[in-house]
Amino acid sequence: MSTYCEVLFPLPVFQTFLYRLPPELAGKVQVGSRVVAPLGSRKLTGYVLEIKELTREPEFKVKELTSCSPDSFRLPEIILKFALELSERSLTAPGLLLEMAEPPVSRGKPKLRLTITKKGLEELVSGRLKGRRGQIMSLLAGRQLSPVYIKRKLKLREINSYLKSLSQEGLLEIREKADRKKTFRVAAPENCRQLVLPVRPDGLPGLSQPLLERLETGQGGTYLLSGSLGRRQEFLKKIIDYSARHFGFVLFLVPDIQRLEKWRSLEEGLNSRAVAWHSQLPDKIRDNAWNQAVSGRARVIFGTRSALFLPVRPISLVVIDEEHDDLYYQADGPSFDAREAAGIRAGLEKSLLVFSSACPRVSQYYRHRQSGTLIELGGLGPRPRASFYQKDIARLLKHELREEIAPFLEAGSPVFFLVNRKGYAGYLYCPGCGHVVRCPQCRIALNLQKKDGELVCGYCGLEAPAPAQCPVCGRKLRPGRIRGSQYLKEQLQEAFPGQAVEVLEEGAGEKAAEKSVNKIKSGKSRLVVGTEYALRRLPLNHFSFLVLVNPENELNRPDFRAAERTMTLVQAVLELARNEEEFGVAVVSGGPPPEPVIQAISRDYSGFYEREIEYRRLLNYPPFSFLLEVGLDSRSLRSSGRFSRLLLDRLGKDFPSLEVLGPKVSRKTWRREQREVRLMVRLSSETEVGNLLSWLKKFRMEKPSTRLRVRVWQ
DNA sequence: AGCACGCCGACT
DNA sequence: GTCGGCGTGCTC
Repeated sequence: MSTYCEVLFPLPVFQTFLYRLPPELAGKVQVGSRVVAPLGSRKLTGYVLEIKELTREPEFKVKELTSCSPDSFRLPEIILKFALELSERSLTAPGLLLEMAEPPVSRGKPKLRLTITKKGLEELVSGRLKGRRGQIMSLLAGRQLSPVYIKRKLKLREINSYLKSLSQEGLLEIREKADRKKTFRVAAPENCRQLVLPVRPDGLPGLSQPLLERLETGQGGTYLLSGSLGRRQEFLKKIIDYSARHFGFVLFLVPDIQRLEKWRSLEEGLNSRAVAWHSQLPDKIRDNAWNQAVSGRARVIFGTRSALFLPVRPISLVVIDEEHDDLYYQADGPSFDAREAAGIRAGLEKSLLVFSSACPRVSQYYRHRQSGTLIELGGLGPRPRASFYQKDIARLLKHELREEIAPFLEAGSPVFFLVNRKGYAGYLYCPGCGHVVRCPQCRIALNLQKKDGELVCGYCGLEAPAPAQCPVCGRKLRPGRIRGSQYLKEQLQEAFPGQAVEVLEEGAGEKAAEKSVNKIKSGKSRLVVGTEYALRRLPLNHFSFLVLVNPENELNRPDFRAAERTMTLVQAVLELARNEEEFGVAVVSGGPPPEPVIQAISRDYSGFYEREIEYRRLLNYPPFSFLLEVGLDSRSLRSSGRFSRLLLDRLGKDFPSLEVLGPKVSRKTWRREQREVRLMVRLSSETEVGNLLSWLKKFRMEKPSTRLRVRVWQ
């Protein structure tokens, strides 16, 4: 009889690996310990999930654990549970999720440096090294390089096999770049619950009494807070202070790093100490934040989704601000919905979970209204003066709109234009026969880039020079009607000569964006054109006049949330307006202005909600059903296709009455050149969702080379 | 993920 | 004939 442990590695697999625990590690290794173990030909760091005695050696050969992390770092069991539960829900490998819980000192892989040896140099000069091996060695002649550099330079898919053989032959030396030693705290004390009789904050609405009770008794529970940013800030400040002082840590989540800015004033106004936590903190600040939080000196953590993995305990309150924001779901990396993850962590901790938004998701609003856990704070801000136009933007800028905007510019007030299309014009078309230049692969119209006259496919990224003549009838092609950001910029420069026009959209690069934002903040540029991306970067309460250019485009998307997305988009634009004074909004649309736009402008959330919930009910969309989105990709598109056929086949057998939409091949939203096979399934209950998820997990475990991405709409 | 292994075309 | 690029399967 000997002792074994199950170890979870940061690999995209769902299994654990069994190791024998050598006697010298017996006292040191516990559940949650960071350990090093041999796997294949490598040595990997993982976490111990379970320690057990076995009377009989298993059928497969079992290796021994190599070592235990010298700092004896351990993850609390609740974090292990959290990662495992989240993995069940998101079908993301639990080891990859656990990697997000790594303490700062162990983050990242060791940096490697390559040096050519004397022997290697001789071989290189002799000309016996050919092909990739030769290319690698000549790059290394006379300097030290990192493997990543060479990989990029030579555009290799894989470099380690070359390096391995070269170093085995003694032609190359691989050294680890030394990392400086850091100190950090490893154990989280649970010293937050105070015995002093807590005194409730005053000035909270009567509706919040049950919420306070649940907080005080540690029962947990979920609430939805709706209302203006100001009212929410005021409410949350009191709750956070109360909670952090008496009941434990507070996690305050925002959808992306930019949003933290918005809450800085609250952070500073708190009586409890707060720290920021996200994946892009500089090393020093990260170390400090970790120490502050884990020691309990800072009890409030403002952060992005990675903060959900901090090993602080107990957590009394989790706040999800801007809960409607789609950025809470990240398909990139270990994919999961941070709102769902927060639900799991809060459930395990029995902490209070508060969703907060000026414009909540329809499903969320519906559920909380039903269960009486909706707290409406109101105060939805001033209604702007709105003008609606059904004309071409270019013509409007010569007349009506020009006259509306000019006084603001003269007074030095900035004006914002929302467009939801990058580039110059949507497409190229033939005025004679109506032919539209489309992508040969995706069959959608190609996007015309003005600056180099190139056509780009917004779906697959294909680039092609713009043809001058129509391939069908030979006439000269013309740019199509949909107006993009660059087109608008030109029109604005024509309409307001001498005014600087700033375009803020994705893809310009971080430095360029920052430069633009600074010019806008300082008041140098007063005409701003931006896409949805701009809304995350622009200063709030800054603009006096807002123009929505063709907001109906958003509504025409093939998505059951199109109206909700339109509503939140317009809502986000309104937040850019200066609150204290009367401001103006102009809506430019092709047809009559879309209803969700009008409702957003008139701050009529409930009107919007009533309509939308009826539509969802009629068409059996969430919250009346569950939609499960499954993304499938493999090492090649061909094998993805094969797997998707197999998946559909088996789904049909095991769930004969399942309603499946798709599959279709679509581009990944985060990497345009990559694609995945995607399908949607409609389900009627939480149980069905659970069943299908575990079925999918079994499928995935049988086919380890497939990757499944799952998203639940509810 | 990352590594080994095995298959297939290109080039000494 | 063998080198190396690429697809597939496995790791306690």
